[in-house]
Amino acid sequence: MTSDTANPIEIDLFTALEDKGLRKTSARSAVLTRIESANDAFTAEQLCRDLPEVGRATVYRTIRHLVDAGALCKLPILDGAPMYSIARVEHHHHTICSKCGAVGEFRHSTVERVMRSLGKEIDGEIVGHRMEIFIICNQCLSGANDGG
Amino acid sequence: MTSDTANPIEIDLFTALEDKGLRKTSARSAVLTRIESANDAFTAEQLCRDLPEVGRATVYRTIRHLVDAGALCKLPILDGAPMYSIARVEHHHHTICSKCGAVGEFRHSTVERVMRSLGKEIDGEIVGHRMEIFIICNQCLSGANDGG
DNA sequence: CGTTTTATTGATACTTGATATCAATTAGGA
DNA sequence: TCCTAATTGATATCAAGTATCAATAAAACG
Repeated sequence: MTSDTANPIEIDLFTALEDKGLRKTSARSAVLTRIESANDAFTAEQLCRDLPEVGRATVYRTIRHLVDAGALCKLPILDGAPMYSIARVEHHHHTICSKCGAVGEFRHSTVERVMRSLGKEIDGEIVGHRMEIFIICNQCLSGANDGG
Repeated sequence: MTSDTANPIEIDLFTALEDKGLRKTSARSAVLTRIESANDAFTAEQLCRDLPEVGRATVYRTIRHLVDAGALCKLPILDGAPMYSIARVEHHHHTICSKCGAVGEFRHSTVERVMRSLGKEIDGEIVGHRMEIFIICNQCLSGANDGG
């Protein structure tokens, strides 16, 4: 929430693009800066609205690059647009508040263990998994969102 | 796979609509029949293509009714259109072949147990979860799909 | 620093998935 | 059969996202 420490994630996003041999432009910098400043997950359209000076196509392209580089997670959770969140943890899962839409991350070793034990029951070779936990977040539980 | 037994699922789909007070029309019957005959998951557009005699709007409406009634699962797995599969098991998860897109179902009690144990770690109240396992299905492993 | 090359941008048009509209039709009860 | 309300589906519209391509800007080179 506070911004009194240098954030290593910023470097990660820029590095992710550099590693792909992409140029550092002002449009991309604007997108990356906005992504960092979002502590919540966001949609592509949200970024477009927040960054009217950056073209829609560029916003979508930059997001695609970052997902491609593994720096962003794409969460196809809603009926409409998918959400994106910075991939802070190597392998993780997401919590999604059913009321306010806030997205969180967590790791749990048992989930990975379950995956391995499932191997026997499943008709093929497991190459990945995804899990989303739907919650009512503490903020919403405490009534912070009752006006909605 | 074979069709030598009466299929109780057919009744479920029709009953699902009846329970919502919806009329039995020929358009809806066509959609339900097509859904039953699909042993794989399908997209709305696939149904539209398979049923040119039924209007697009009706296909989408019928799918929405069935999802709403819990008779279909909506799987927002792909970049494009979500897929739907008949909900045969009360609570379950899905396997998705990364190569051919085939969707399967499974239940695993450990997954549910993990959910309960996660309650302590998670910043809110768990109200649901979803899990998808990405596989290469046996058919694809055996090379049945190499032409793609 | 200026020139050159090449990636990038972004307005626009388009594609796709899905919903709203609404006159014509049809189901199903009286 | 008739009546009424639900349903249909052609069409328009919306929303998310991509392709196009002339203009622009980054960075490599001298």
